[in-house]
Amino acid sequence: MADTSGKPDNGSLPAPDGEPDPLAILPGYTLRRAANAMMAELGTLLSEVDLRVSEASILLLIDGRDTMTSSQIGTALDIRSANMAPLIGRLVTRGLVERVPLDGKSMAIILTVEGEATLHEVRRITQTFEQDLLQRIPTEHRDHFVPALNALWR
Amino acid sequence: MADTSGKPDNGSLPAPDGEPDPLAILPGYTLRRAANAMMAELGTLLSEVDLRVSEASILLLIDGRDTMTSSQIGTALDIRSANMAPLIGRLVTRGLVERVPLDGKSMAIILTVEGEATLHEVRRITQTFEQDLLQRIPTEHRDHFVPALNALWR
DNA sequence: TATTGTTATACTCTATAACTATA
DNA sequence: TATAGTTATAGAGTATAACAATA
Repeated sequence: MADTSGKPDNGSLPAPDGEPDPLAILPGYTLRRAANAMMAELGTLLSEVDLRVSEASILLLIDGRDTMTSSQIGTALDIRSANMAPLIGRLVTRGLVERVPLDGKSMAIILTVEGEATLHEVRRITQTFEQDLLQRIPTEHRDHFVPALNALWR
Repeated sequence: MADTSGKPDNGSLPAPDGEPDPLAILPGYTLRRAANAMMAELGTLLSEVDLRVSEASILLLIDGRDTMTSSQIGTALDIRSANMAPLIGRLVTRGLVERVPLDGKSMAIILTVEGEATLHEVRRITQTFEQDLLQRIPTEHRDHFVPALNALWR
Protein backbone atom coordinates (compact mmCIF):
# COMPACT_ATOMS: atom_id res chain seq x y z
CA MET A 1 0.00 0.00 0.00
CA ALA A 2 1.53 3.27 -1.11
CA ASP A 3 -0.95 5.61 0.51
CA THR A 4 -1.23 5.50 4.26
CA SER A 5 -2.31 9.12 4.64
CA GLY A 6 -5.99 8.34 4.81
CA LYS A 7 -6.67 11.00 2.22
CA PRO A 8 -8.71 10.06 -0.84
CA ASP A 9 -6.78 9.26 -4.00
CA ASN A 10 -7.08 12.31 -6.20
CA GLY A 11 -5.33 10.95 -9.25
CA SER A 12 -1.71 11.67 -8.46
CA LEU A 13 -2.17 15.41 -8.10
CA PRO A 14 -0.30 17.04 -5.21
CA ALA A 15 -2.03 17.17 -1.87
CA PRO A 16 -4.19 20.25 -1.27
CA ASP A 17 -2.04 21.49 1.59
CA GLY A 18 1.06 23.49 0.78
CA GLU A 19 0.48 23.72 -2.96
CA PRO A 20 -1.54 26.74 -4.05
CA ASP A 21 -1.98 25.46 -7.60
CA PRO A 22 -1.81 21.68 -7.96
CA LEU A 23 -2.57 21.98 -11.67
CA ALA A 24 0.80 23.61 -12.35
CA ILE A 25 2.43 20.22 -12.89
CA LEU A 26 0.16 19.50 -15.87
CA PRO A 27 1.85 20.30 -19.21
CA GLY A 28 -1.39 21.30 -20.92
CA TYR A 29 -2.43 23.56 -18.06
CA THR A 30 0.95 25.28 -17.86
CA LEU A 31 0.89 25.68 -21.63
CA ARG A 32 -2.46 27.44 -21.45
CA ARG A 33 -1.47 29.68 -18.53
CA ALA A 34 1.84 30.67 -20.09
CA ALA A 35 0.25 31.42 -23.47
CA ASN A 36 -2.56 33.45 -21.88
CA ALA A 37 -0.09 35.46 -19.80
CA MET A 38 2.25 36.14 -22.71
CA MET A 39 -0.49 37.02 -25.19
CA ALA A 40 -2.10 39.39 -22.69
CA GLU A 41 1.28 41.07 -22.33
CA LEU A 42 1.80 41.27 -26.08
CA GLY A 43 -1.70 42.64 -26.49
CA THR A 44 -0.93 45.42 -24.05
CA LEU A 45 2.29 46.25 -25.90
CA LEU A 46 0.53 46.27 -29.27
CA SER A 47 -2.16 48.63 -28.02
CA GLU A 48 0.47 51.31 -28.56
CA VAL A 49 -0.13 50.95 -32.31
CA ASP A 50 -3.82 50.01 -31.84
CA LEU A 51 -3.37 46.52 -33.27
CA ARG A 52 -4.49 43.15 -31.98
CA VAL A 53 -2.16 40.15 -31.97
CA SER A 54 -3.89 38.60 -34.98
CA GLU A 55 -3.63 41.84 -36.94
CA ALA A 56 0.04 42.27 -36.14
CA SER A 57 0.61 38.65 -37.20
CA ILE A 58 -0.93 39.40 -40.59
CA LEU A 59 1.31 42.40 -41.14
CA LEU A 60 4.40 40.40 -40.20
CA LEU A 61 3.35 37.55 -42.48
CA ILE A 62 2.60 39.45 -45.67
CA ASP A 63 5.68 41.64 -45.62
CA GLY A 64 7.85 40.92 -48.63
CA ARG A 65 5.04 38.99 -50.30
CA ASP A 66 2.94 40.68 -52.94
CA THR A 67 0.68 37.84 -54.07
CA MET A 68 -0.60 36.48 -50.78
CA THR A 69 -4.37 36.10 -50.75
CA SER A 70 -6.73 36.30 -47.81
CA SER A 71 -7.27 32.54 -47.87
CA GLN A 72 -3.53 31.86 -47.96
CA ILE A 73 -3.03 34.12 -44.95
CA GLY A 74 -5.86 32.34 -43.18
CA THR A 75 -4.34 28.94 -43.90
CA ALA A 76 -0.95 30.04 -42.61
CA LEU A 77 -2.31 31.60 -39.43
CA ASP A 78 -5.17 29.11 -38.86
CA ILE A 79 -7.90 31.71 -39.27
CA ARG A 80 -11.10 30.76 -41.09
CA SER A 81 -11.96 32.72 -44.21
CA ALA A 82 -15.17 33.92 -42.60
CA ASN A 83 -13.08 35.51 -39.86
CA MET A 84 -10.48 36.86 -42.25
CA ALA A 85 -12.98 39.15 -43.97
CA PRO A 86 -13.62 41.55 -41.07
CA LEU A 87 -9.99 41.25 -39.99
CA ILE A 88 -8.63 42.38 -43.37
CA GLY A 89 -11.49 44.86 -43.63
CA ARG A 90 -10.32 46.68 -40.52
CA LEU A 91 -6.74 46.82 -41.78
CA VAL A 92 -7.99 48.22 -45.10
CA THR A 93 -10.14 50.82 -43.33
CA ARG A 94 -7.12 51.89 -41.33
CA GLY A 95 -5.10 52.21 -44.52
CA LEU A 96 -2.49 49.63 -43.53
CA VAL A 97 -3.15 47.12 -46.34
CA GLU A 98 -5.02 47.14 -49.64
CA ARG A 99 -6.72 44.51 -51.74
CA VAL A 100 -5.18 44.09 -55.20
CA PRO A 101 -7.05 41.82 -57.67
CA LEU A 102 -4.93 38.91 -58.91
CA ASP A 103 -7.69 37.63 -61.16
CA GLY A 104 -11.45 37.96 -61.14
CA LYS A 105 -11.72 35.87 -57.98
CA SER A 106 -8.57 36.20 -55.87
CA MET A 107 -7.20 39.32 -54.25
CA ALA A 108 -3.70 39.86 -52.93
CA ILE A 109 -3.42 41.58 -49.54
CA ILE A 110 -0.44 43.92 -49.67
CA LEU A 111 1.03 46.47 -47.32
CA THR A 112 0.52 50.16 -48.04
CA VAL A 113 3.24 52.68 -47.33
CA GLU A 114 1.50 53.47 -44.07
CA GLY A 115 1.25 49.75 -43.38
CA GLU A 116 4.98 49.37 -43.79
CA ALA A 117 5.58 52.21 -41.35
CA THR A 118 3.25 50.57 -38.83
CA LEU A 119 4.95 47.23 -39.43
CA HIS A 120 8.23 48.84 -38.48
CA GLU A 121 6.71 49.72 -35.10
CA VAL A 122 5.26 46.22 -34.82
CA ARG A 123 8.70 44.74 -35.37
CA ARG A 124 10.20 46.93 -32.71
CA ILE A 125 7.51 45.88 -30.24
CA THR A 126 7.52 42.17 -31.04
CA GLN A 127 11.30 41.83 -31.11
CA THR A 128 11.52 43.33 -27.63
CA PHE A 129 8.67 41.12 -26.50
CA GLU A 130 10.19 37.93 -27.91
CA GLN A 131 13.58 38.72 -26.39
CA ASP A 132 12.06 39.41 -22.98
CA LEU A 133 10.06 36.20 -23.20
CA LEU A 134 13.16 34.13 -23.86
CA GLN A 135 15.08 35.94 -21.12
CA ARG A 136 12.49 34.83 -18.59
CA ILE A 137 13.18 31.17 -19.38
CA PRO A 138 16.11 29.71 -17.40
CA THR A 139 19.10 29.26 -19.70
CA GLU A 140 19.18 25.48 -19.41
CA HIS A 141 15.62 25.26 -20.78
CA ARG A 142 15.77 28.07 -23.32
CA ASP A 143 16.95 26.22 -26.42
CA HIS A 144 14.33 23.53 -25.92
CA PHE A 145 11.41 25.93 -25.90
CA VAL A 146 10.57 26.54 -29.58
CA PRO A 147 11.38 22.97 -30.74
CA ALA A 148 9.11 21.51 -28.06
CA LEU A 149 6.26 23.86 -28.91
CA ASN A 150 6.58 23.33 -32.65
CA ALA A 151 6.25 19.59 -32.12
CA LEU A 152 2.73 20.22 -30.85
CA TRP A 153 1.26 21.90 -33.90
CA ARG A 154 3.55 21.97 -36.97
CA MET B 1 27.51 44.10 -45.69
CA ALA B 2 25.70 40.95 -44.71
CA ASP B 3 22.82 41.21 -47.16
CA THR B 4 23.71 41.11 -50.85
CA SER B 5 20.42 39.58 -51.95
CA GLY B 6 18.85 42.86 -52.91
CA LYS B 7 15.76 41.98 -50.88
CA PRO B 8 14.55 44.47 -48.33
CA ASP B 9 15.51 43.84 -44.73
CA ASN B 10 12.48 42.36 -43.06
CA GLY B 11 13.81 42.22 -39.55
CA SER B 12 15.65 38.92 -39.54
CA LEU B 13 12.66 36.83 -40.45
CA PRO B 14 13.27 34.06 -42.97
CA ALA B 15 12.93 34.92 -46.64
CA PRO B 16 9.45 34.51 -48.08
CA ASP B 17 10.48 31.78 -50.48
CA GLY B 18 10.68 28.23 -49.21
CA GLU B 19 9.27 28.93 -45.77
CA PRO B 20 5.49 28.58 -45.53
CA ASP B 21 5.35 30.12 -42.06
CA PRO B 22 8.21 32.49 -41.24
CA LEU B 23 6.61 33.29 -37.88
CA ALA B 24 7.29 29.77 -36.59
CA ILE B 25 10.70 30.83 -35.29
CA LEU B 26 9.12 33.33 -32.89
CA PRO B 27 8.77 31.91 -29.36
CA GLY B 28 5.61 33.88 -28.61
CA TYR B 29 3.97 32.89 -31.87
CA THR B 30 4.79 29.19 -31.43
CA LEU B 31 3.55 29.40 -27.86
CA ARG B 32 0.21 30.75 -29.06
CA ARG B 33 -0.15 28.24 -31.87
CA ALA B 34 0.75 25.26 -29.68
CA ALA B 35 -1.60 26.35 -26.90
CA ASN B 36 -4.47 26.96 -29.32
CA ALA B 37 -3.96 23.57 -30.96
CA MET B 38 -3.74 21.70 -27.67
CA MET B 39 -6.69 23.47 -26.05
CA ALA B 40 -8.85 22.83 -29.12
CA GLU B 41 -7.93 19.17 -28.81
CA LEU B 42 -8.68 19.07 -25.09
CA GLY B 43 -11.96 20.85 -25.69
CA THR B 44 -12.99 18.18 -28.17
CA LEU B 45 -12.07 15.43 -25.71
CA LEU B 46 -13.97 17.12 -22.86
CA SER B 47 -17.10 17.47 -24.99
CA GLU B 48 -17.61 13.82 -24.12
CA VAL B 49 -18.62 14.93 -20.63
CA ASP B 50 -20.06 18.26 -21.86
CA LEU B 51 -17.51 20.35 -20.00
CA ARG B 52 -15.35 23.22 -21.14
CA VAL B 53 -11.67 23.43 -20.24
CA SER B 54 -12.30 26.09 -17.59
CA GLU B 55 -15.06 24.01 -16.00
CA ALA B 56 -12.93 20.89 -15.92
CA SER B 57 -10.12 22.93 -14.36
CA ILE B 58 -12.44 24.00 -11.56
CA LEU B 59 -13.47 20.42 -10.80
CA LEU B 60 -9.82 19.30 -10.75
CA LEU B 61 -8.88 22.21 -8.49
CA ILE B 62 -11.54 21.91 -5.80
CA ASP B 63 -11.29 18.16 -5.35
CA GLY B 64 -10.15 17.33 -1.83
CA ARG B 65 -10.82 20.91 -0.71
CA ASP B 66 -14.02 21.67 1.13
CA THR B 67 -13.53 25.35 2.00
CA MET B 68 -12.51 26.83 -1.34
CA THR B 69 -14.52 29.91 -2.23
CA SER B 70 -15.41 31.23 -5.66
CA SER B 71 -12.93 34.07 -5.32
CA GLN B 72 -10.15 31.70 -4.26
CA ILE B 73 -10.82 29.52 -7.28
CA GLY B 74 -10.79 32.59 -9.47
CA THR B 75 -7.49 33.75 -8.05
CA ALA B 76 -5.91 30.34 -8.59
CA LEU B 77 -7.14 29.99 -12.18
CA ASP B 78 -6.91 33.68 -13.12
CA ILE B 79 -10.63 34.09 -13.68
CA ARG B 80 -12.33 37.34 -12.60
CA SER B 81 -15.07 37.06 -10.01
CA ALA B 82 -17.56 38.52 -12.47
CA ASN B 83 -16.83 35.61 -14.77
CA MET B 84 -16.81 33.04 -11.98
CA ALA B 85 -20.48 33.63 -11.18
CA PRO B 86 -21.97 32.21 -14.42
CA LEU B 87 -19.26 29.53 -14.55
CA ILE B 88 -20.09 28.19 -11.10
CA GLY B 89 -23.76 28.73 -11.81
CA ARG B 90 -23.67 26.32 -14.72
CA LEU B 91 -21.87 23.69 -12.65
CA VAL B 92 -24.49 24.10 -9.91
CA THR B 93 -27.34 23.81 -12.42
CA ARG B 94 -25.81 20.60 -13.73
CA GLY B 95 -25.57 19.26 -10.19
CA LEU B 96 -21.79 18.87 -10.23
CA VAL B 97 -21.00 21.32 -7.42
CA GLU B 98 -22.93 23.09 -4.68
CA ARG B 99 -22.52 26.32 -2.78
CA VAL B 100 -22.08 25.84 0.97
CA PRO B 101 -22.11 28.99 3.16
CA LEU B 102 -18.92 29.43 5.17
CA ASP B 103 -20.14 32.60 6.86
CA GLY B 104 -22.67 35.23 5.90
CA LYS B 105 -20.54 36.40 2.99
CA SER B 106 -18.38 33.58 1.67
CA MET B 107 -19.50 30.34 0.10
CA ALA B 108 -17.45 27.19 -0.38
CA ILE B 109 -17.77 25.49 -3.77
CA ILE B 110 -17.71 21.75 -3.19
CA LEU B 111 -18.18 18.71 -5.38
CA THR B 112 -21.45 16.78 -5.21
CA VAL B 113 -21.47 13.00 -5.51
CA GLU B 114 -22.35 13.41 -9.16
CA GLY B 115 -19.57 15.94 -9.49
CA GLU B 116 -17.08 13.42 -8.14
CA ALA B 117 -18.26 10.86 -10.65
CA THR B 118 -17.84 13.36 -13.47
CA LEU B 119 -14.44 14.34 -12.12
CA HIS B 120 -13.40 10.73 -12.42
CA GLU B 121 -14.16 10.90 -16.13
CA VAL B 122 -12.38 14.24 -16.38
CA ARG B 123 -9.27 12.69 -14.83
CA ARG B 124 -9.34 9.82 -17.29
CA ILE B 125 -9.62 12.24 -20.21
CA THR B 126 -7.02 14.75 -19.01
CA GLN B 127 -4.47 12.14 -18.00
CA THR B 128 -4.61 10.59 -21.45
CA PHE B 129 -4.44 14.04 -23.00
CA GLU B 130 -1.45 15.13 -20.92
CA GLN B 131 0.42 11.92 -21.65
CA ASP B 132 -0.21 12.21 -25.38
CA LEU B 133 0.91 15.83 -25.31
CA LEU B 134 4.23 14.93 -23.69
CA GLN B 135 4.70 12.01 -26.07
CA ARG B 136 4.56 14.38 -29.01
CA ILE B 137 7.52 16.35 -27.68
CA PRO B 138 10.91 14.87 -28.72
CA THR B 139 12.51 13.17 -25.73
CA GLU B 140 15.48 15.55 -25.55
CA HIS B 141 13.12 18.51 -25.08
CA ARG B 142 10.49 16.87 -22.91
CA ASP B 143 11.86 17.52 -19.42
CA HIS B 144 12.38 21.19 -20.22
CA PHE B 145 8.81 21.83 -21.23
CA VAL B 146 6.95 22.46 -17.96
CA PRO B 147 9.84 24.31 -16.25
CA ALA B 148 10.20 26.66 -19.21
CA LEU B 149 6.45 27.36 -19.34
CA ASN B 150 6.16 27.89 -15.60
CA ALA B 151 8.89 30.51 -15.78
CA LEU B 152 6.55 32.60 -17.92
CA TRP B 153 3.67 32.96 -15.51
CA ARG B 154 4.29 31.54 -12.01
C1' DT C 1 -13.32 50.38 4.42
C1' DA C 2 -12.30 46.24 2.13
C1' DT C 3 -14.01 41.89 0.50
C1' DT C 4 -17.44 38.54 -1.54
C1' DG C 5 -20.53 37.81 -4.86
C1' DT C 6 -23.62 39.19 -8.43
C1' DT C 7 -25.66 41.38 -12.76
C1' DA C 8 -25.15 43.86 -16.89
C1' DT C 9 -22.53 44.75 -20.72
C1' DA C 10 -19.17 44.70 -24.40
C1' DC C 11 -15.25 43.22 -27.08
C1' DT C 12 -12.44 39.55 -29.06
C1' DC C 13 -11.83 35.08 -30.91
C1' DT C 14 -13.71 31.33 -33.03
C1' DA C 15 -17.09 28.44 -35.42
C1' DT C 16 -20.88 27.09 -38.79
C1' DA C 17 -24.17 28.07 -42.41
C1' DA C 18 -25.60 30.32 -46.44
C1' DC C 19 -24.65 33.00 -50.26
C1' DT C 20 -22.32 35.20 -54.60
C1' DA C 21 -19.03 35.03 -58.08
C1' DT C 22 -15.29 33.06 -60.51
C1' DA C 23 -11.73 29.20 -61.68
C1' DT D 1 -17.44 21.27 -59.26
C1' DA D 2 -14.32 23.44 -56.53
C1' DT D 3 -12.42 27.68 -54.82
C1' DA D 4 -12.38 32.74 -53.08
C1' DG D 5 -14.63 35.85 -50.60
C1' DT D 6 -18.40 37.74 -47.94
C1' DT D 7 -22.29 38.20 -44.55
C1' DA D 8 -24.86 36.76 -40.67
C1' DT D 9 -24.88 34.62 -36.46
C1' DA D 10 -23.74 32.18 -32.23
C1' DG D 11 -20.89 30.37 -28.51
C1' DA D 12 -17.03 30.98 -25.61
C1' DG D 13 -13.51 33.78 -23.02
C1' DT D 14 -12.50 37.93 -20.93
C1' DA D 15 -12.82 42.80 -19.49
C1' DT D 16 -14.94 46.88 -16.79
C1' DA D 17 -18.58 49.13 -14.17
C1' DA D 18 -22.01 49.19 -10.82
C1' DC D 19 -24.22 47.22 -7.10
C1' DA D 20 -25.67 44.62 -2.57
C1' DA D 21 -24.35 42.43 1.50
C1' DT D 22 -21.08 41.27 4.95
C1' DA D 23 -16.26 41.10 7.20
